Amino acid sequence: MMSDSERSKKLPGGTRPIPPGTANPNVPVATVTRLALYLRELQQLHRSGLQRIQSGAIAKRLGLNDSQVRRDLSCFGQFGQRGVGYSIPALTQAIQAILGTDRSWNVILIGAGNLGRALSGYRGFDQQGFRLVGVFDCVEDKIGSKLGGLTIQSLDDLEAVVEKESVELAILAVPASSAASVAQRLEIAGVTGLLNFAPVSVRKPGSSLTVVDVDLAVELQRLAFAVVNQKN
Amino acid sequence: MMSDSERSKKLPGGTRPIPPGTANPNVPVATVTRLALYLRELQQLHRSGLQRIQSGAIAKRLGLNDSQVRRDLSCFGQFGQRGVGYSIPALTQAIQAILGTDRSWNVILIGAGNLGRALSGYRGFDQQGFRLVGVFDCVEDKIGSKLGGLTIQSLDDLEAVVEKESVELAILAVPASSAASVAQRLEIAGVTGLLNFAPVSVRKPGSSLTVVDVDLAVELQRLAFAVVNQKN
DNA sequence: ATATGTGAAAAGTTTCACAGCC
DNA sequence: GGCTGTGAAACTTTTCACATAT
Repeated sequence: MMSDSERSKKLPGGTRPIPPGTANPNVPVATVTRLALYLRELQQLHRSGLQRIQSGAIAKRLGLNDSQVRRDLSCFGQFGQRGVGYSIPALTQAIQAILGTDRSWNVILIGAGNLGRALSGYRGFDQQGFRLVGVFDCVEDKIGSKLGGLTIQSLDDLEAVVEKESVELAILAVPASSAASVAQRLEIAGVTGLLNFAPVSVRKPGSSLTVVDVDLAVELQRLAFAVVNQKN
Repeated sequence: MMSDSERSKKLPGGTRPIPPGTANPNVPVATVTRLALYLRELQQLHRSGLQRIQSGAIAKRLGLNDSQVRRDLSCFGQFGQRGVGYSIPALTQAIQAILGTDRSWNVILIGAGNLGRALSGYRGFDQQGFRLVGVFDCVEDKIGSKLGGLTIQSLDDLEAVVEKESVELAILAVPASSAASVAQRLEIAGVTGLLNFAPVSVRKPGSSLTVVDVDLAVELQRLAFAVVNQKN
């Protein structure tokens, strides 16, 4: 691993990414979200045959400031060429490495209700390297039936599957009432990341489980506020 | 409407909310998201029979700082009693008024695919005052079939339904390729708010359409980054 | 004694503006 | 000329700390 002084030293020459995991510890949270959006735009640009892009063009597509795009990237290294711009394939690779999606992740889904079934079929996950390797529910009637290419399993089998498949991430789409207890089981089983769709906080003080929350009703409330207050 | 000086003047006495729409224009965006989370916690506390709560207790449940809770609320008025705390029913009402969810909103859904079907059945929307009054798709085979209590309609009928039902909000759950054109039609039809699940930016420079984006793959990427960088 | 509401300080984030390189 | 990378300034948000109220 690089020392801090080596990492921050200016070096002449071409693209110099900072190795993943050694990045500047002061990465704004908002930067990470934008990085994923940059990646999405880059992938779309690549599909339309483009090879090169400028910070200003990325910014414009997302309604951002051009220097914000450059600043976000500069947290992780130097990926562009002055006077030229960024290579779309190279920057795509670099952002995937930063986000940790330059490899595949094994993911399980807990909850085969309305939302769980939709999430199990969501193509966007697969496309970004997230492989669904198990679906669980605790309703007897659902267990054994198929969902996508997978058989819905009993929650009792959770720990065994997590170990066997080296599952690191879980998507939680269960009712609020059971979310906390399932989250605790996931943590004990060795899952390290949780995407929580249950409308309840499952964060615990000293927990090793990293949580990202998505509350669909909260998003609609944010929208209502923005509409009433004309924040657009 | 109140003048700025009247609004910021200190007044003695009890709970003094600032009327909705007249709030301090410098409300942090993050505050609005947290407000919706406070509301969620308050509703849960109310269900368990509690009548009163302190800023520190709300903060603890959500992993926040107590003074942040007070500061967030203070953008909109004075809702607590010193030495006592906040009345759960009164604060619930107040936050609903701030968010604009103290009345019901008519919402339509565009896209009856995997995700659209799940969203149409999501109980959390109804519970917060969002009424689904129409579902649209452009696939012939789906049109006419039932989804929840609604019949899937052709996109051709969009404008008529928006006008007839006074639809203000739309949920967009269509593929990236058609998102932009549908968003434009929604804006022209008179929809003012859009919850966008399509993995593409539908924001346009001078648009009157307020957009909130939810990209499920982006959320999973944020999680992967947080896990790799142990940000928990 | 206890908890809010809020000035002021601290911390964090965005934007400006320009040196440096293509 | 054009565009990146980045120090410094501007701005925003969070946290501290305490006067104020019950």
